[in-house]
Amino acid sequence: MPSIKYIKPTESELEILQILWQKGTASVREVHEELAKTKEAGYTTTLKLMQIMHEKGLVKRDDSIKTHIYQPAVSREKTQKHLLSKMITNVFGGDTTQLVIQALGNHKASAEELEEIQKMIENLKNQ
Amino acid sequence: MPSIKYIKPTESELEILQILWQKGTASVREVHEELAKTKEAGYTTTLKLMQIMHEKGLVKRDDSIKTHIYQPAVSREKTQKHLLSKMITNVFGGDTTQLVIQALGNHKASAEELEEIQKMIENLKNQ
DNA sequence: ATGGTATTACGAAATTTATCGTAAATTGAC
DNA sequence: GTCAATTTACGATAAATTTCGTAATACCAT
Repeated sequence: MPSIKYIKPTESELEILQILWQKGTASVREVHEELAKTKEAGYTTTLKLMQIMHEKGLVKRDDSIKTHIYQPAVSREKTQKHLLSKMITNVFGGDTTQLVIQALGNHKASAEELEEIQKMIENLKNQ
Repeated sequence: MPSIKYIKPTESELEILQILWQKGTASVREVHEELAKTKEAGYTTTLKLMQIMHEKGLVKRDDSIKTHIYQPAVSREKTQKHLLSKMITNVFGGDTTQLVIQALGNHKASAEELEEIQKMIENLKNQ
């Protein structure tokens, strides 16, 4: 049974994963252009990051063609879950409710979103 | 107008802030003993971290006496707010609702906590 | 085929974080 | 006052992250 060690993406890696989750697949250049919209960095920096992510197993790639095509190898949901629970422990001292309250407080949620959350809470209460 | 740059605490620094937020004030040794409950590290490591945090302005200290007394210089709430909004952007692509749903889903909240959140949502809806 | 362009590979440097050993300073007990 | 114990100061090291320059490689147009 291979013990699977969770690899925590760095912040730069998360930026890249974010793009890959959204696009599904992308070349280094595509990712780089997307990154460039909000960040200043050279092309080879993005390339190197993605190569390292490949070594770590955070992304897969098709390198049968010249322009390698990358895709995420970790799911968005599992990654979110890991990082969220880490934050709850580390920053909120384990108090999930506090996190939820802060999140709702700092955010102008639409009525629809609030309804959605309310439904979820109702479900939780009836268990 | 001095542009105030937000200093992002590292993970180790957050562990220490967590303790200081809870205790209010503490010596290095007190913090270290508390850390030792969940972590293995030397006393001077804790000391050094706290000294660096002081340089960064994350903590204040009274060094008029031999055993310096530290206290947080950044508020728990503001720090939580910063890190939370960073996570929402970085990990949840800006979707706060998704974060709330994930948080509630992964957590066995008590009925009281759920009520509290419900009240909060009701307040938000009536604005 | 060959030259130009885009891409990847590689390695190195700079930065940040975490760790700890040792020296210096301070305090309290005697 | 002196000594022992505790604490802080300082510097060094190691590891992880980020960055980029240069070289090698592959592809395409001609």
